[in-house]
Amino acid sequence: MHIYLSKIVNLPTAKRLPAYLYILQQLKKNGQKHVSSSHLAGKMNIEPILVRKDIEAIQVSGTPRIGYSVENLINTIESYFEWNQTQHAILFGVGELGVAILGNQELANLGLRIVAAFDSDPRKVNKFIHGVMVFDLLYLHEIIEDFKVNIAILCFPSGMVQCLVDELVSAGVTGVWSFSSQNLTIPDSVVTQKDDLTSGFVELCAKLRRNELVFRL
Amino acid sequence: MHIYLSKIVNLPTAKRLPAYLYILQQLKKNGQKHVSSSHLAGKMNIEPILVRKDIEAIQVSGTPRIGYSVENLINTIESYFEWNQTQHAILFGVGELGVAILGNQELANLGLRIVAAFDSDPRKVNKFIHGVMVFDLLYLHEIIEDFKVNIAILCFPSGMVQCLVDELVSAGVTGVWSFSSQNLTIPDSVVTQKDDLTSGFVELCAKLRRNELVFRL
DNA sequence: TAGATTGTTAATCGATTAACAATC
DNA sequence: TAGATTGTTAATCGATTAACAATC
Repeated sequence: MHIYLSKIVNLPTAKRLPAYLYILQQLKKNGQKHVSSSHLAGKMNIEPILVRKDIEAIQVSGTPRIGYSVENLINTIESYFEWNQTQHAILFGVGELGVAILGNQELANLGLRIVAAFDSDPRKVNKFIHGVMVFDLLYLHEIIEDFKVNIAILCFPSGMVQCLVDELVSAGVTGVWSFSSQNLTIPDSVVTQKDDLTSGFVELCAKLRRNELVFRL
Repeated sequence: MHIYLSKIVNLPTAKRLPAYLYILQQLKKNGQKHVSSSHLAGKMNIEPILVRKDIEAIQVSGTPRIGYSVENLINTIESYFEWNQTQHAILFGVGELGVAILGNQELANLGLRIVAAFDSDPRKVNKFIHGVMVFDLLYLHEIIEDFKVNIAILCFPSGMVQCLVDELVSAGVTGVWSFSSQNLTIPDSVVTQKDDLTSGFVELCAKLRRNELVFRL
């Protein structure tokens, strides 16, 4: 399918799209053909105008009095994220967190295929974990090429993260999803997503502190 | 120690504070007494004026030509997050992800103490995992009271999340850190931080898509 | 037609950045 | 004094919200 999106969707909008998708898929199950911006807004606790703006951004248009086509929205959002094709990823660090990610079904449902894992611990190498083979780093380049891997998932706490990332970038990986708390330097052409546990906790603490102060007033 | 912060720090600023803290702690190790906004900005790849605004927000003042007191900044940031006192938390769902969090040393270093875990699987109950006892849900209220727990960490994929959250809120928990992809409804007085794996992956995909479009121009 | 809903254009808001005066 | 750095005040920028005209 060829849906051509010339417009660049801003990040806050892009992050709301999956939430819309989830609601839309439920509506589709219930046989609903159309949906209004106010319905979506109600479900998401945001303003209808924001929904309309988001939908405008992905260049879907609706019909006054009737709303937007559920089918059309679903297809456009799915193709925006390229979730109609599977994404090949490799994972580094088969510790407890790495194993949890390898076994996560929801990620698989979104089209993420982890084609190989790597670990420096020889006791872990050459075994299957959640159906994924653990390799020695020696085979890195070979596997990236063979499987056309574009996403790397980093699940080891710290250490040589930057060296590995440089290697990955030179091998052609376009997205790095890091669970390490270390800061990474990467070229603009490569994308990172940092989801380490400490920054999540830090954000929680920040919100707690803010709330305390707000409610003290 | 009594550092009184009347000002409410905005979230983007609050999220940068730990990164400053990390740099400041390294400076302190090296015996540096003062630091300039431009030094911190350089390390973090942001503008010096933003650093000065952030420091203004936590109400630390500096000295022209000399900079800010490293010691003073460290103390103020640590006390802002209340990291000088430990935070008591309980964890729900001792699956692979839950175990990974129970064993995470970095979280412990930030003062997070997981005082108990809960799981509905009777085979997991009454065992220690990473030094933390797994309880049946029956003991929920008792443990929250006894340990003065204010943070709950949710590590099970989905299901009865909302019911549990309602229970936790009524028991007096003030922060919910959720790794479930389910949306939660909570009162304004309680804070949530949602760090489920799918939303991280979604954000990565969104950035990948944006980057593709930007570099295609 | 009437009325609900989209879609456009302008206003607002919060965060960042800029300019420059104050200060050691 | 001269110059580097803070701190204040204003400008900009991006995202959200508001107002209302267009449309089915």
